[in-house]
Amino acid sequence: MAAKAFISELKNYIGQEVTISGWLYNKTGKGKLLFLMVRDGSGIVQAVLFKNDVSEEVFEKCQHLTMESSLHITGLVAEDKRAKGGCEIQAKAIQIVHIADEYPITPKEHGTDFLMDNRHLWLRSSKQHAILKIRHEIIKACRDYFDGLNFTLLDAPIFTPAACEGTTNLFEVNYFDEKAYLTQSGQLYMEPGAMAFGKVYCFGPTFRAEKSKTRRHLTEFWMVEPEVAFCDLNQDMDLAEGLIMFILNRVLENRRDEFQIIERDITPLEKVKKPFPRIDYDEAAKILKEAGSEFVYGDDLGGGDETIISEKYDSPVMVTHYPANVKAFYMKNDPQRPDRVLCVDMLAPEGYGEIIGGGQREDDYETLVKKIEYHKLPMDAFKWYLDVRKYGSVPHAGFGMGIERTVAWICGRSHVRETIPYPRMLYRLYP
RNA sequence: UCCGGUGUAGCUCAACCGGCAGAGCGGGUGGCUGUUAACCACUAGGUUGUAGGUUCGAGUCCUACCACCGGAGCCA
Repeated sequence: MAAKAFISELKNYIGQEVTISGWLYNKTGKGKLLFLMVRDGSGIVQAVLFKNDVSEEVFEKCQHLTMESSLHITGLVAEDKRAKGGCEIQAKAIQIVHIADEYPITPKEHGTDFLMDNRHLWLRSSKQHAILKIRHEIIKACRDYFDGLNFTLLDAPIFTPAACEGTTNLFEVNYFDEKAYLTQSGQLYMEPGAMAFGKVYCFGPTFRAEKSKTRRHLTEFWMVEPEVAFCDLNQDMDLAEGLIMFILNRVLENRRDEFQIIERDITPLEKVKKPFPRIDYDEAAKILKEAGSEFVYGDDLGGGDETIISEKYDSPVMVTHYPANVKAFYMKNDPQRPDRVLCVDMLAPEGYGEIIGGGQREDDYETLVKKIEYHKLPMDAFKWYLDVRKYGSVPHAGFGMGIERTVAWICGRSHVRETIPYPRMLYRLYP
């Protein structure tokens, strides 16, 4: 009885007989010789089938086997330079589990719309598979980083009663007899959490009903959001910088094969070094002016502006101290310059733009009340949030990192839609 | 929501000035003992996004709508 093996570990079975179970990825023939490329989710290997080694019936069936048909293959694992990956299976027995219908995705080119309609099948393709393996590695690295620093995972709710940055971008849902909204950030819930646990983070999906149709937007995306008590803007930036370095080290160590599959040139990733450049809003404005941007001083940075700035550096750049009126109400004003806030946006290199937004939170009760009034937000809804400033208020800070934008940068993909298994976009809710 | 673009075979695309709707891939059949997106031969496959209009004649021109792509604003 042959041992069951995964394709990724076949190198350990050279000279032995194994059984692999998977799907037919591609097939080529040469008369009495048949090559079956088989994938099992862990990798791809070619099985070689000689007509004389199996029954006439099995060979006949395999000759007509359709793409993505499922099967068990038993045979000897052998090293062979002619095989991709360096080893192959010399098939002795093949058991067909299911003969697939004509598979819509072929090795030739396809359009985005067609592939997105077939997203559930596209996941099987090697590049999509590799991107999602890297996504997995990045997510695991985020958790390991914060867990290693003794953060506590504190999940934030998905249903929320009110917005933290206005209601126009929120998805409204019926919640029995009242209205609720899908969360657009867990931050407001992390702040009280930081007062209870010191260092916390949440990791989950967030929802924004923005009618944006760009390569950087999804209506449902994942964020990791740490929040730390007794923390100022600079310490917050140190934490963010450490997270990015931790992630990069992990993917460069563990995901070389996947980078090769997606043809990502990793030299830009290897160039990223601490400390990341830190510039304030005025310096950013100067860079944009010199670059001839149509940027208006006092406004938020546009997508194109972020690209101009991030392309100037090898490492992610942190832009701080934005004008208070372009940022959210909870940000703490700079005591040195009250029209500015103690915030930070991290812009990824190679023109990828913002992947992290965060900063120090307003910790004074009266000031925060005035800000909520100024932004015309419903005071009742923030009563619990204000309590953080009533019972032992301390300086605290945090940030949110968008997973899909981070994956898009690290994988060198132009669009975030390939960095999440099932993207939700303005005009796509299916599959 | 605004600006620009594209809709032709299962997929990716051709079709000149308005004049017989075509190729490659994929599918099917057959051939080939080392293929890597194999190769060779044969073969099936079409309401040209939808509705209307102009014309002897529309894939092609006009109008509206729909779908998608790229960009803007907003944001991670």
